[in-house]
This record gives sequence, structure tokens and C-alpha cells, in this order.
Amino acid sequence: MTVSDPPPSEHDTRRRLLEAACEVFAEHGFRAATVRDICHRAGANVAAVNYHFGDKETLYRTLFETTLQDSLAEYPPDYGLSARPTSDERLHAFVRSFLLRILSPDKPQSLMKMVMREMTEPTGVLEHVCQTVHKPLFALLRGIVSDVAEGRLDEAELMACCHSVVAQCVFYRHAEPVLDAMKFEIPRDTASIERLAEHVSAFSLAGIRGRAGAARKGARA
Amino acid sequence: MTVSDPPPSEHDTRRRLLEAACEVFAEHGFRAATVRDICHRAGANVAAVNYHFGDKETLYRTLFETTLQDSLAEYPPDYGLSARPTSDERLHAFVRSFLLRILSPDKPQSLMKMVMREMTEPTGVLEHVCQTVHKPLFALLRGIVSDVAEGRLDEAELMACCHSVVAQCVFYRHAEPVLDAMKFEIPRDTASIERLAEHVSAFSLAGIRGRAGAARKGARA
Amino acid sequence: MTVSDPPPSEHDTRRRLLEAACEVFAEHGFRAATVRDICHRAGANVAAVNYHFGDKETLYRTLFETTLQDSLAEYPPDYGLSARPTSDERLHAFVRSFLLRILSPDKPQSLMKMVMREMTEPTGVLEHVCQTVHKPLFALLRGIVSDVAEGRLDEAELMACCHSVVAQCVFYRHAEPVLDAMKFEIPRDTASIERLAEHVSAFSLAGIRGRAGAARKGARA
Amino acid sequence: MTVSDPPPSEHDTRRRLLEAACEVFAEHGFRAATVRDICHRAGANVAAVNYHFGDKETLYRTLFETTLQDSLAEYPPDYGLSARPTSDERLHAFVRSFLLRILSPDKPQSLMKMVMREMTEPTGVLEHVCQTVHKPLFALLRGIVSDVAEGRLDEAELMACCHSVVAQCVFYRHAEPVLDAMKFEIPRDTASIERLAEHVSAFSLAGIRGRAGAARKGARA
DNA sequence: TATGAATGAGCCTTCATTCAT
DNA sequence: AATGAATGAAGGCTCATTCAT
Repeated sequence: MTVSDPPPSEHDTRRRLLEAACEVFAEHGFRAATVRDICHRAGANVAAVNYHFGDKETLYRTLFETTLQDSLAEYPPDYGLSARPTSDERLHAFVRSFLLRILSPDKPQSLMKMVMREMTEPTGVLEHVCQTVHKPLFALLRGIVSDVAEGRLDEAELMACCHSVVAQCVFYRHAEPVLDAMKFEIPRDTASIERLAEHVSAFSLAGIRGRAGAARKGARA
Repeated sequence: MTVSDPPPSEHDTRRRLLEAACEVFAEHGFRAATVRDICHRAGANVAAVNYHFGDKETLYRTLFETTLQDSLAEYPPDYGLSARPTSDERLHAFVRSFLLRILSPDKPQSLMKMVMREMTEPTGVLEHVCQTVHKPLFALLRGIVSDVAEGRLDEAELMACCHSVVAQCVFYRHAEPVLDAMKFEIPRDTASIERLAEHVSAFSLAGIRGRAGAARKGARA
Repeated sequence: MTVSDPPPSEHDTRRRLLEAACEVFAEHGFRAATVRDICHRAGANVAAVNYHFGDKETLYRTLFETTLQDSLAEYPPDYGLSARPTSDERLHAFVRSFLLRILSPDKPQSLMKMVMREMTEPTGVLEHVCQTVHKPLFALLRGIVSDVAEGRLDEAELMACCHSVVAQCVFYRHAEPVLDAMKFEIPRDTASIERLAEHVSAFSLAGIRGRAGAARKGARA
Repeated sequence: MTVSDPPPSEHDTRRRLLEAACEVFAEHGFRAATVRDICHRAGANVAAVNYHFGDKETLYRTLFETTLQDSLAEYPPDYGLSARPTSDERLHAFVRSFLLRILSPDKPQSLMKMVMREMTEPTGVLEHVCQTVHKPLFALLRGIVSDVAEGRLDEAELMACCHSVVAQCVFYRHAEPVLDAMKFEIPRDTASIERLAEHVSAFSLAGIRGRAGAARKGARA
């Protein structure tokens, strides 16, 4: 900046390609995204993707394999949690970070939009995403829900409750177009997302306890 | 009708085209589906779609405009409901019919897969689907939830609860690929769907009542 | 009309087809005209053209072979001519009728638009049109011009003068789009066409006499 | 440049595409010409037109926008004119260069065939052609004719005379198919074109003077 | 290391024509 | 005598990919 510009980093084009690809894929999905568009936004040649990544799919896969961890680290599942949290607080933190990850307008979160897309329209990377993102998160959630239920739910009920929690989170991204069309306000700024997190965690805590209570009663009878 | 086979219906090809289109669109989505594939599956010429419907988009639109009501009527929101149901029973019926509509392996329900696709990847028919399907259902659900909460929720909380209910239903279709990849069993037969409906409605009833109770306490304080 | 409608004439559809074809061909030309459009305007089925005429080209050919004489008879080359006309009057009549044929907005003249099209973009019927329309007219014009020149032009000069006369007539149709684009007024009503005929015949008479005088001088020298 | 062949120009395919397009468009017109044919003649792939020009229409437009001036410059309206020409000489030069432009078999003149086509079958470029070609030429001609008539023609008569001159020029290309079919010899070599130019200019000069004289007499009476 | 040029497979659509009734 | 349905060839265009430099 002062004396001389830094030389273009070893893989400058490559990096810009990855950034551009992230935007384009998040916006249009794998199929509808065009290599031309990506290259153009990256200020590179049409052949750049094929040169650096071989083909479109490999670029896509690379995107997940190299950036997913970073994306997740932005809002980890214990985001904003105190030292010795109650299980209620842990559930709330889980829900809150989840919603921030997928609804926050932050640039680095656009990879999360792709993860969401992968849920409804999987391509070849789904397996990788499951191992990296979904499985660890789900295991964590399972522990939290189990604690909330104080062990009074069998495995199937536990799973069902976890799904109910996750469902409420992903809904606002998956159903975004419909919610827009029906003039519902979708939380997009931090304050709204926080409010939504309050609802989802409260609703879910009540739901889990309801199921746990029913299970106990069912066991008693 | 009685002894001999019915004569090939006047618009046999047209009907087969619609059926094939339903399959293909449900499987690949509007963009990825090809007219060639549809025609081939219908045992017709490449130009058949153009002859009967003008173009790909009109075929798609026609599919919604002519078959959606039938598809919905298969499992109406009061499906299996007794004469004087409680609000709990009504919520359960709502959830149960919803899940049956979108998870049942019935042939005529494949249109519902397309409706689900429209939620995540809207095309031009989204508005029509909202008016025909989502709005009426949502209005109904709102009434039910309001009854369950015994009027102790303000409008925003009511909406949020409705979303929580719907979210748990659509989740099993939207997240189907991920659930499969993670080896979770997705309810596909009637018995499993019934069990799932039990969970979702119980979870939701507890959730709604939890929110309603919190609201009252909040009001008191 | 009084007791009972006349039965649909033997070839009612066929006749309507010919009429519609005349409009469409005149408007769009042979290639750009579509069989569908013709049939639709004739209130007939898509297959009607093929049924009645075999194919598109035969319909086109038939149009010329059956209606051309009638079209020409509307404004014969001696249209409005007195009993013992001078050669100047005959040239004027020739030009005037020519312009009326090709510029008059009369419905039955739309075949003449097709004849004009054939001049710039010939199809298979050009030969027939030449024999039926152009040759007789040209022979007549040759006689008139020869009389005007009082025999002082050799064959080549005679031909050239004839071409000059015809050129001025067809110009207003052939160059119609350009004249429109350049905001020149193209004569389309009878009065304007009459004025134009005055100019063209006067210009041509002077032109022919000029050439004839020059020829005589040239011969003298 | 001097001894060895010039290296294949940077945009060799593009250039060949333009040349091939010129031929094909001149031969068949815009609609009837096929991209496939153009690419084939240029020895290129079907997608070449799309790559270099975007689409068929842009190729067509580009042809006019990049080559028209050159084509016109080949035979400018004062082609072969002496230093202090009389108005008669100027009219002759105008006619002669006009005929050379549109009848000369020179390769670069095939664009003029397209200009002629635009007169009878306009596409989107007509306006551009009018501004670039027709308007300047027409303004020039108007001046010449006015001089020849020594100012004795009103505006309408002047226009009519200009049209008469232009009509005689374009006739030989517009009516080419008919003239061929009727076995008239169309001037295609330079000598014949020169002879034709003699006729057209002589005929026109006499025609204009005839009109001018008539106008004066009319004014006198 | 990177690019502009070029490719070929495939898509949607149009249209004259044919077929069975 | 006539039709609605269906066909197949062809056209313009898109796009991921490859090639030569």
C-alpha cells in the first residue's frame, strides 16, 4: 500500500473465484448458477473455473470443504453463553446461534444459504455437509433436549423433539418465498432474529416438557 | 365402464402428459425438468407439450390450476374429525392431514411435492398457490391456535405459534434428503405418519400453552 | 336468404381459405405466412390447407392461377381511356391503372401485393406471373412507348424506356418501408394516386421524347 | 506483410463469420437465413455466432454498423466527377455511382444487396440505414435535381422527380428476378452498367426539364 | 499462470405435414 | 368433406467445457 502493492497473492484469482461462487451459488443454486457469471464477478476469464477447479462441481465441492468450518465458527452453538449455563439457556443459545447463522445478512454467512439449499436440493456434497455440520450439531442438540427432558423421553421421542426444534429454525429460510408472498415479516436484522429466538426456544422448551410429562404419565399408567 | 375397457379418453395424451409432468416436475423442479423427458414418459412426441399447452410454463401452471383442489380434497384439514371436536382435536386433525398430504406416497399427492418445491424455489405460480392453498389453511390454523391459547396471545405471538406448527410439518419433506443421509427414518407409510402427527400436535399444544401461560404471567407482572 | 340459407357452397371452406391466404400472404410473404394463421382466419382446421390443396405451396400457386385475371381486370391498362386516345393518353392510362392496381387499398388488390412481392422475392410461381401479367403488360407498354417515340428508338433504347416507366410505378410499393421511415407521403388514396400518375406520365413522356430526340441527333451526326 | 502470409488475424473466425453472414443474408434475407448455414460457411461451430455476436439479430446489425460506410465509400456519389462539374454531370455521376454500388459484382458490394432488401423487407436496422445511407444521398440528389430544374419546381414536384430518378436505379435490383425470368439482360459488368447509367441520366434529365418547363407554363397561364 | 476463442451437446420452441376418425 | 390430435425436422440459443497460445 505504501511502497509497492503486495504482489497478487499466490492464488488471488482462485480466491476471488471462491468468493464470487459463494455469492452466485447462494443466490441461484448449483444448477441455475452459471460458470460465466461466477467468472465475470470474479473479474476472471470464462475458463478460470475450469482452470483452477477442473469443473463446476469441483468448485462447488471445494467451497464447502474449505470454508464451511469458518462459516460455522462465526456463530458457534454456544454463542453468547455464560460459564455455567442451565439446559434452558443452552437450548436458547443453540436456537439463537442457528437462526443467526441462517438468517443473518452477514456476508460470510452466504455459505449457510448454500447449506440450506443442500437440505432441499442435494447435490454431491450433502454427505460432507452432514458429517461436518449437521451431525455434530444434532448430537449437541440431542444432549440439550435430553437434559431439558430430564431423561424422561425414549430415543424416538428425543429425536422427534430435536426435529421439532430444528424444523422451527430452518423454516424461516426454507419457506422464505412463501412468507414473503404472504406478507409475513421475516426476521432479517439482529433484533428481530433475537425476538424470534425467544419464541422458538420458549415454544420448544414447553413442547419438550409437555412431551416429557406425557411420557411420564404414560409410563405411570 | 362395466365390462369393456373405457374407450381411450378424448384427451388421452394430454392427460398422460399432465401425469408425466407431475412426476418430472416433482422430481427435478421446474427448471431442471425437460420437456423431452416429460413427453417421453408420456409416450408422446417432443412437440406434444407445445401442442397441448403452448409451452413448458403453461403446462406447469395448468398442472396447478386444474389439479390442486383435487389434491387438497384428498386429505382436507378436518380429515377424520368427529362432529363436535375440541380445539386440541382440531389442531391434531390439521397436523395429521397436513402430514398425510405431503408425506403420503399416494400418486395424486405428487402435486403436493411441487407445492413444497414452490416454497423453497418459487416460480410464477407461487401467488396462485398462496391464494389457493396456503392462505385458507393458515387462516384455519390461526383460528385453531387462538382457541387453544384461549385468546391469551397477541397477534405476533399467534403468528409465531402458527409458524412453529407449520414448520414441524413441512420439515419432513423439505429436509428429506438430509434426514435420509443421516439415516433418520422418515415416515412414509400411514402408521408412521400417524405417530408423527401425534408427536407434532402434542409438542405444539404444549408449546402454544407454554407461550400462552408466559403471556399471561407477563401481563400480570 | 328468404326461405332457407343457401347450403354451404360446394367448396365454402376452400373459398374462405383462398381469401384468408390472400390476406396473409400479402401481409407476410410466402415464407413468413403460417398455415395455422391462414386456417384460423378462414375459420377452419389446421389441416384444412393440406386437405384442400395438398400443401402450402400449392395453395399459393392456386391463388395465382385462379384469381390473377380477376385482379387485373379491376384496373385494366386502358382504364378510363376514351375511344380514340392519343399515345400520350395511352401512356397516362397505363401508368394510372398500374399505380391504382398496386397502391389502391381495395381488398381485391391484395393479390397484386403478392405479385409485387414475387418481383423481389420470387417463389415457384414467378414464371406463371410473368406469362400472365408482366409479358402482356410489357408488350402493351412497348407499343405505347414506341408510338410516343415515333419509332425513333432502337430496340435497346425502347426497352430501357419501358423499364424507366415501370420502375417509377413499382417504386412506391417496393420502397414503401423506406419512404415511410423517411416520412415521405406515399399515395394511398385515389386522389393522391391520380396526382402521382400525372407526374410519372409527364416525367416519362418528357424522358422518352428526350431519348428519342437524342437518338435522332445521334443518327444525324 | 511483405513476404510471408499475414498471421491469421486475431479475430479470424469473427471476420469469416461476418463475410459468410453477408453472403447468406444477401441471398436469403434475415428471416430465411439460418445461423447454422452462416457458421457452416464460415467453417465454424453452430455456437460461433452466439459467442461473437450474442445472437442472430446482433450479427445482422453489426454487419450494417461496421461495414456500411466502407461499402458506400467504394463508389461515392461523385465517383469519376471532374473538378467543376455541370449539374448534368453531377446527376450522371449520382446515377452512375448508384448503379455501380448496387449492380457491381464486387464482393464488398454484397452489403448493398442487404440494403436493397431492407427497402422491401425492413427489419430493425432500417432506421439506421436511412440515417446513414438514404438521407444523405437523398439530400444530395435533391440539390442536383433542383439545379437541373433551375429552381422552377416546387417542393412536391422536386421530391417526385427525385423519386423518379431513384426508382430507375433500384429497379434493376428489386426487379432482378422478374427481369431474369423475362430474359431481359440485366447489366452486371461495368460496361453495361455504364450504358445503363447513360440512359437513366439522359431520361431523367429530360424528365426533370419536361416537368420544370410544364411548371413554368403552368405558372404563366 | 491464465486467457480468449471455439466447441458440441442439449434445450425450448415453431411449423408444415400426416394420421385416424 | 373435414377435423383434432400427433409428428418430426429444424431453428435459435445456452452453457459447461476444451484448446491453442
